[in-house]
Amino acid sequence: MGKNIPVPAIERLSKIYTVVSGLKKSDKKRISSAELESLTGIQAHSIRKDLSLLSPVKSGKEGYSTDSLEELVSATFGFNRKRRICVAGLDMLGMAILNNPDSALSGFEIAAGFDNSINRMEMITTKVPLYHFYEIEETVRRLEIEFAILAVDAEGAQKTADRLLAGGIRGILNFSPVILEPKLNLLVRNIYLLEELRLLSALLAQDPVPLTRGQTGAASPDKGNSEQYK
Amino acid sequence: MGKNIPVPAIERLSKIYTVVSGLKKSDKKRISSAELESLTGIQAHSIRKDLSLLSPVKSGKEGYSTDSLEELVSATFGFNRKRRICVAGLDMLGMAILNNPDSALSGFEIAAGFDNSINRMEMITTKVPLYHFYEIEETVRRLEIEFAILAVDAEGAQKTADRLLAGGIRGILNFSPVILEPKLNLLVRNIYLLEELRLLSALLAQDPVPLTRGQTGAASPDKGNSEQYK
DNA sequence: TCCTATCTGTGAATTATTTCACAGATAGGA
DNA sequence: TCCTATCTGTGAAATAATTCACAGATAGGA
Ligand SMILES: NC(=O)c1ccc[n+]([C@@H]2O[C@H](COP(=O)([O-])OP(=O)(O)OC[C@H]3O[C@@H](n4cnc5c(N)ncnc54)[C@H](O)[C@@H]3O)[C@@H](O)[C@H]2O)c1
Ligand SMILES: NC(=O)c1ccc[n+]([C@@H]2O[C@H](COP(=O)([O-])OP(=O)(O)OC[C@H]3O[C@@H](n4cnc5c(N)ncnc54)[C@H](O)[C@@H]3O)[C@@H](O)[C@H]2O)c1
Repeated sequence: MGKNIPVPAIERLSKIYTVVSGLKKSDKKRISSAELESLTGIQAHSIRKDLSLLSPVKSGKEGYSTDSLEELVSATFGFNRKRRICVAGLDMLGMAILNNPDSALSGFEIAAGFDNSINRMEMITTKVPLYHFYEIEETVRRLEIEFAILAVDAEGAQKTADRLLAGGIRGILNFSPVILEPKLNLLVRNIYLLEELRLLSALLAQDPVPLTRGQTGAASPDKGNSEQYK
Repeated sequence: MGKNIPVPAIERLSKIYTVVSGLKKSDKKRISSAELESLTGIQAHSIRKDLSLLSPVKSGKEGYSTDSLEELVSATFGFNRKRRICVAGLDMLGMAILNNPDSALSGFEIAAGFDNSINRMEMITTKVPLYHFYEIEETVRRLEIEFAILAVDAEGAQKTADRLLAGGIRGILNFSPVILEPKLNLLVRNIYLLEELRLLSALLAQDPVPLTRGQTGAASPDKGNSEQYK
């Protein structure tokens, strides 16, 4: 179980999990690697290989059991346990995320929102409890919040990340256009809108356009070489 | 020039470009691969290797010239040409993006917004011209819009993508939680919030937590095997 | 001008990931 | 029960990406 699964495989397996758990609502009891390929775009080859890195799923002539497949990935990666998250920065982007219907984040619970503008917070109506920037550390610790969605402006990003980490946060989804200092014990995935657009440009400039290759997950595990952790 | 650069290298080079062009405002004229490493988290090794895939930059004992480095990447990937983009779906997320200051998207111009709710559009004040869903195809073609940011709800995602493509769009940044059908001549990068959170969970479940490895870019080039393009 | 310290550029070696191909397992029918 | 068609599971092979290590280039000082 604790075997080391390559990051690209983790990304694919998460996507497979998403698709399979979406499928479960329908009556589908079994699914083959070929069907999964057409739903996810991941090659059947890779799907079987990836699953073989986990403990065995219940399979047979008619493919995998959707139940046991979901259960297996879920257990391996801890998707069954509900995790508390928070949103830092409550301007338009942060509010859009805060107002997401719960169902859109199934498995996660938005337990707090943070901003440094009292005015702004007073104008907001939401059922998520809101706190000031100064209360980040204490609140994250008290509510045992594990992940943060960072949607503050560029100037505030690093110091907000520092506070979150001081409170014991384990991972950050960083929407701000800032490269956060790498820290030991902190996972960062960056969602850089401008970078994504540039990437589209760059891929378009390739010849041939590389449609046929590539990962499956999403943003970027933050790179860091062991020397520079602070 | 038209040599084929691996996708992970493209992702790194785009990030390097972002950092270097941010730097240029300051007086820095030259930068070494080691300095770039500490700014980007990408190892100096890789930076030099990646740059060696492009035509030569002006370098010397004191590292790369920031000007020629920026110029080189920019020319290779077409970052110098301004591209028109659009936003489809103007609820909270779409509006957050529409209201982004221009500077935040330098190199891109938001030339249109689309929604299928007339009511919603009448309430919006913005300098970006807005159009109805029905006008997508014609407008994309007329304004020569190259990329779209897709922020419609799940039900509308595929049909909106189809309209955009019919208008000749080249790439989509997909924020909706839907796996779009792969199409030839269409680049898709997905930004799946829930997936990202799951990935954080999954990475945390690894032992050791894989901080030291990983790409640099951001979201996911959509996988597709050549058979299934429609 | 020559020497030296610094930093790049890049083949070669290493490591990681994907793809292949086929043996084995299963379900369903004869 | 046995046979067959289907689909998984997984080592081995192929491919891709990263890291290494060092030759060569440059700037600045003696
Ligand atoms: N809000 C978030 O935090 C968040 C984060 C990540 C992703 N997303 C996804 O982004 C999308 C947008 O989310 P949202 O929070 O802005 O709210 P939403 O999903 O309610 O917004 C949908 C908007 O798209 C419009 N729309 C629907 N069908 C359309 C069509 N065919 N053509 C044009 N417009 C159409 C609707 O009128 C509405 O304005 C959703 O798919 C959501 O799942 C949201
Ligand atoms: N709007 C977009 O389309 C978009 C897309 C991708 C990324 N981003 C990035 O996401 C971030 C949020 O963007 P936005 O459009 O919501 O507007 P914004 O950048 O104006 O919002 C910043 C919010 O963070 C708050 N803030 C600032 N410093 C803080 C601190 N130290 N602690 C807590 N809160 C703090 C501010 O009060 C404000 O509410 C920005 O970094 C932006 O670049 C925006």
